[in-house]
Amino acid sequence: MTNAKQVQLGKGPLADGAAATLAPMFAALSDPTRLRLFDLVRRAGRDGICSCDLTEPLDRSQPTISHHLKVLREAGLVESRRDGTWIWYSVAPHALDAVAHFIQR
Amino acid sequence: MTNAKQVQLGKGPLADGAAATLAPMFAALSDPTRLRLFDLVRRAGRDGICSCDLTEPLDRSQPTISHHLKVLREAGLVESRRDGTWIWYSVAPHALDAVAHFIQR
DNA sequence: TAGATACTTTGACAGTCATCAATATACATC
DNA sequence: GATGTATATTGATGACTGTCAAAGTATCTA
Repeated sequence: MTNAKQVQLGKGPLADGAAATLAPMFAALSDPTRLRLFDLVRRAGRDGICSCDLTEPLDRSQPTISHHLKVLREAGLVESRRDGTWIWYSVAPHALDAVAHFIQR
Repeated sequence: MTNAKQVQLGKGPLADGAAATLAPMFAALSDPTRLRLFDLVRRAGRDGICSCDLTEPLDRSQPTISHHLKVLREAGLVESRRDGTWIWYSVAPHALDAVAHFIQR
């Protein structure tokens, strides 16, 4: 399941709805810690990376990392999959498509 | 003059400094009103658009638009140039380069 | 210099956010 | 079931944000 939303980027001015969908994606990347977090997940490729390996390099408490991962997940940027006690995070397919499209439009 | 900062995107994990520079750019685009504002400015092309033509389509007070334009300017995304009583806004050259680079990295 | 127009700044307010400690939940192993 | 480890949630706190009305600044014109 993905939270990614369809964004209609036509030729006219950015519509209210499209802006309302795009803005949270930018917001998800608007915090330095979360940006580095997303980068770490993305670097991990298809397999993803265990949440347990994300706390230390970012120098934040475990609840804070958990919170940021939730924000990224709800923005549709990352996915999670449980493996026993661990949870693996990976980049959601087409995660940044809408953002990239807006930027290059 | 431009507030755009140099962002070093090497092969390693996103550095602290790069994240600190990128995040405000994403933050500048993280509000729906500001996103539409930026879009309107971008559509205006080289000539730019008068601030006075931005208040009405966004349905916000004039001080609010002024505030958002300041945020976009300080993020290095738009530039302003005075022409008598009017002020014209246009997209800063290479405004989104760092963001685009990050997204496609 | 007086008035008008375009824009910015200030001050206030309600809402959101990043962060952590403490607590809770989920899973594995014994 | 009890214990240990991994992750999530809760609650609190200080900081920041979007918004507007009111007041201030800048520029033009008469």
